[in-house]
Amino acid sequence: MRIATWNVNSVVARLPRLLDWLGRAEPDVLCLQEIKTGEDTFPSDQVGELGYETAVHGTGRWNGVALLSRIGVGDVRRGLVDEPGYSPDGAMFDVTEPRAIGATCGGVRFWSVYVPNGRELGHPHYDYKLDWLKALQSTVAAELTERFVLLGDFNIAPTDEDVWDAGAVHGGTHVSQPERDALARIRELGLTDVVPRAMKYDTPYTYWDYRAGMFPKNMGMRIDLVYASAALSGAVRDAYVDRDARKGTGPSDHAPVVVDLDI
DNA sequence: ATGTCAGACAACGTCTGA
Repeated sequence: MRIATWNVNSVVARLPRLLDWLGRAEPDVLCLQEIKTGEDTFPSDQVGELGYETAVHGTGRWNGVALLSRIGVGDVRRGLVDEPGYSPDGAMFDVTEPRAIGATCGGVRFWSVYVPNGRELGHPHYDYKLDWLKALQSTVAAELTERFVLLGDFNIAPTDEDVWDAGAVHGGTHVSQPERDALARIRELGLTDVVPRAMKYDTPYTYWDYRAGMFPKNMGMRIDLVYASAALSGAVRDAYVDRDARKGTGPSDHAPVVVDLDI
């Protein structure tokens, strides 16, 4: 089974590249983040022509997650257990955002997640990020099965090895200890970080900012992660970052992570 | 020097978020 995760930064803007990539990489299941559109406007027909069923959790302009599967989609669940919401500046109520979707495909339980960015240390969005990670932990604890995988854009670099310069990360998020501790607590439930091999530079980064030539200079981060149960991590045959998908005209700022499993 | 994107709104530029 070939599984993958990719923050596409708008599935509509990325559709030609997504279709091209599906045709070349041929994943059985692809988890998407930042689809930036709703279920009604998701290009289900176009990916359907390539044999993929879809499960979508999106509300429009921001965020949004989905799963594409050519081995079936069942038991779809949108949102986390006790998922916190976020209050934008001046808003009186928290709004729950579409950042997590679970589904069972080919006997494996998948969760595609887009962890809040956090913006900067001390910002309300940072507290939201930590609260959201607690809800993710609760959800994993409730859902964990023998064949389970949590994958997506975590907006956290697990170690300093996963960042070109931990001191240069804007706002200090993505590398702070509370975020890394929250991630460790999720791993401690029984998940393993499937670290992909790099295609270049020996640094399996998955994200490079669009600005300032960060990609050609390889100033990136490994923030798109695959957390697999023991049964699945023991079945990993290969794992890599498809760095080529970040090249050329009109890429996402993230590259896909692909994992091949002997199941 | 946050140097680039994407989407929404009401344009034909400006804002927000990443």
